[in-house]
Formats: sequence, structure tokens, C-alpha cells
Amino acid sequence: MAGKKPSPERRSECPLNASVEMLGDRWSLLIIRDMMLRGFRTYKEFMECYEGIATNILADRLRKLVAYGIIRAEADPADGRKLIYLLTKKGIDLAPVLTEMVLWAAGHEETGNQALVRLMRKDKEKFLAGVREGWASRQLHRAPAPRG
Amino acid sequence: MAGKKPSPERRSECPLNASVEMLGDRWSLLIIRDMMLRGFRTYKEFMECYEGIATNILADRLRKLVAYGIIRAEADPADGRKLIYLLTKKGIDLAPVLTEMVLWAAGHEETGNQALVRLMRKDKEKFLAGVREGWASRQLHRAPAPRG
DNA sequence: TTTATTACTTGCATTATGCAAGTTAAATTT
DNA sequence: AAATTTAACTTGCATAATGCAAGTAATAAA
Repeated sequence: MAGKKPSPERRSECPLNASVEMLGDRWSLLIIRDMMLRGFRTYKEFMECYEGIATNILADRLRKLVAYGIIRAEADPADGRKLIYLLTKKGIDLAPVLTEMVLWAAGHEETGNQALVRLMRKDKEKFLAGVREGWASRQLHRAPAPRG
Repeated sequence: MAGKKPSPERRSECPLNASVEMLGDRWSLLIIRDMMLRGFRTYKEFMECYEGIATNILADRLRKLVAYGIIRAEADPADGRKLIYLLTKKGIDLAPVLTEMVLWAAGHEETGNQALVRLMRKDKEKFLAGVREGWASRQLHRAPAPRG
């Protein structure tokens, strides 16, 4: 198994705590949502996030997500200014977490994006398979995301 | 449907954002874990959380979780000093979220509590049914939690 | 009636977040 | 080729959240 790090200074060994320490803030999961469901891949695109993330926070979260192995960055061969951020396997594996969080909120709060919710509810497994294959964002949005 | 509140000032209508605004911090989900999986019900018990929550933060999070309708508090008829905190339906419905977060971390990080992880992996649906029926905490821990 | 317990609150230091402006390198326009 | 844009940040500073230690009020136990 490549990629299981011992992690030096966790508050506890609990796997939920590990998730919370990596993802338990107001922005990380929203960035992952924009990558997974909206096909966003560049800094500038992430700045267009509905919720209005601050630029220094975005830079910090991208750095941390890379450090955790949830996303990776590579240079755009077509444009030397751009970095392209991509979900790793570990990042794509967050799809079930995002899905359950969406379904929970949609079931208990007044929320929008009912198209997404319906898709998730109708066939959760199919939706997750779609995310793994990378078509979820194109399915749901204008999705300019070409394959990496 | 009782209990769907319009929520005045969300950063966006996205259901994931709604979840993140309610649960996206370093403590809320750990408190819910301790209620759901360890059978904790009082302030003093929550203070024993593995990760060492500060008392003012605990008070704040309990207040917010009550305000969100995720937990509720009732007086202990047997001891006037005690308040008993209980998960609502909305709170119990977080079981799939917690489960996926646990499985994700356990699959990608070095973590402990493998008994819990095995139970979740072996039969996720059965585990979730157990949480709903309230036996999960007794299954997994010393669990002094009698029924409410 | 004194001591303990429970569930907090308060005050203050530290850390994280948010906002506006500035920087660097690479591309595009003139 | 020079000037302007664009992309991806960084920096500085104000505000908010978190963490720590100590204190408080109500009830219960000794």
C-alpha cells in the first residue's frame, strides 16, 4: 500500500478525528466539491466558488490538500502561468462523504441544486461510479473540464 | 415535513455548504461521534472526549447543535444538576456521513479503532440500522447509555 | 452544614479567517 | 520589443474563532 502516512501529531487515533483534522473547516470540502462536481482545476476557477473564498485562504487550503495527498498540482503544458489541480485517488474517494453530506442537508434543510440531489438519490452507486470515471461534472454543469 | 428551516444567511444554497456551515469545524462531528458511538449524554462525559475539547468550546458547540436541531437537551429527572443531551432524528441521520468519513480515513491513513472500522466495513447497512436502533454504542464500548 | 459535582461563564492569549493591495512570471496585445 | 493582461500567488492588517485557566451557581452527597 503506497500512501498511508503515520501522521505525527494527531489529537487521537480515531479515524473520524483524522478526517476532521484534514477536512473539518469551512472551505476544504467546498474546493473538493468544485473539483469533483464542477470540473474546476485552476486557482482562478476556484476563486469563482459560489461562497466567495478569500485568496489567501484558498492558497493555504490548496497547499494543505496537496500535503494530505488529496489533490496534486501539475504545470499546464499549454500555458506556463497555469497550474492544474487534480484530485488524487484519495480525493476521488471522498465522493461518498460528499454525497452523504449533500443528502443529509438536502433532507433536513432548505437547499438548492435539486438536480444534483435527485441524481444522488435516484442511484447513489451509479452517481459514485460516474464521479470515479470523471463524468459527474460534465453531467451536472457547464463543465469545461477536459481529461487530464 | 416539520423541521426544515429556511435559514437566513447561508453563503450559498448548496446543500454541501449547508452541511459544512453546520458541521465544518474541529469539534461538532466528534461530539456527535461520542453520542452516537460511545453513548455519551452529559457535559461531563463530553469533556472526556479523547481529543480534549475546551470547556467553553464544548458549551458553544452544544448550543449550536441544539439550535440546528441536531441534538436536544432535557433535564435528568434523577439528578437536577444534570442535563441529558440526545441526538434528534436529524442527528441520527448523520450516521452515514460519519461512517463514510471513518471509512475514508481508515482507508487512507494510519488510524486506530479497527474494531469500529471492521464493523462498518463488514456490513455497512447493518451497522447503520444498529445506530438507528441505538445499540451501536453498547456494541462498541463500555456504553453506559440507557434508553431515553 | 460543609464539601463535591455538574454545567457552565469569564478573561485573556493565541491562532485562524477575511479583506485589500501588492508581487512575479508568463502570455497577449499593440 | 514594449506595454498591458493574466494567473497564481504573498503580505499586512483587522476581526473572529479557539484554547487555557480560573471562577460561579445550583443541586446533591457526606
